[in-house]
Amino acid sequence: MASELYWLMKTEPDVFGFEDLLSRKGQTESWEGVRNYRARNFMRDQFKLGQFVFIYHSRVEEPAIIGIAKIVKEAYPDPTALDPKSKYFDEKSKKIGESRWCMVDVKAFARFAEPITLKRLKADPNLAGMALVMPGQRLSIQPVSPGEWAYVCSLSPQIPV
DNA sequence: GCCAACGTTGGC
DNA sequence: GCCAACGTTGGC
Repeated sequence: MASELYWLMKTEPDVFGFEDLLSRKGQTESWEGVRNYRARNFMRDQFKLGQFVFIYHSRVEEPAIIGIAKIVKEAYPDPTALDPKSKYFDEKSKKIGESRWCMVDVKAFARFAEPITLKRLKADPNLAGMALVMPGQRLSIQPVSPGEWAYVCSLSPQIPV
């Protein structure tokens, strides 16, 4: 059951984008810096090895789903919460002596030949129920149903990375 | 445990 | 850069 779940993770390409993931050793990176409880709980409780994730670029001129990554390591503590030099430092984690936050490792899997823009997703009646297109939906990690996943994937060819 | 103030997100 | 939505914090 859990293995049929899909996800979407937002990122600001100015900070860390799909290109950065591709440039990493093994095209793998730990997804640090998530500081929202609902998003954390998704990662901690429901992210499983081998699941697929849409990588979405936000805060850019044309917000869009850029590519696909794969979960290669399940949730473990995010050490940046304990690092005072990190911009993800968390005072409360320091007080309790352990990170309140967690992260997973993702590996790039494919890019979409045509980025699937938010505009396009919003205009598509088949995706009217998708969390991403809901007004005011700001959660940085969202579940994607198998139907939504398959439909979005049908909108553009994938280029293996 | 309520809720006002404040901070952040993210599309536009 | 604006601002609406929503999450978090902290005083009471």
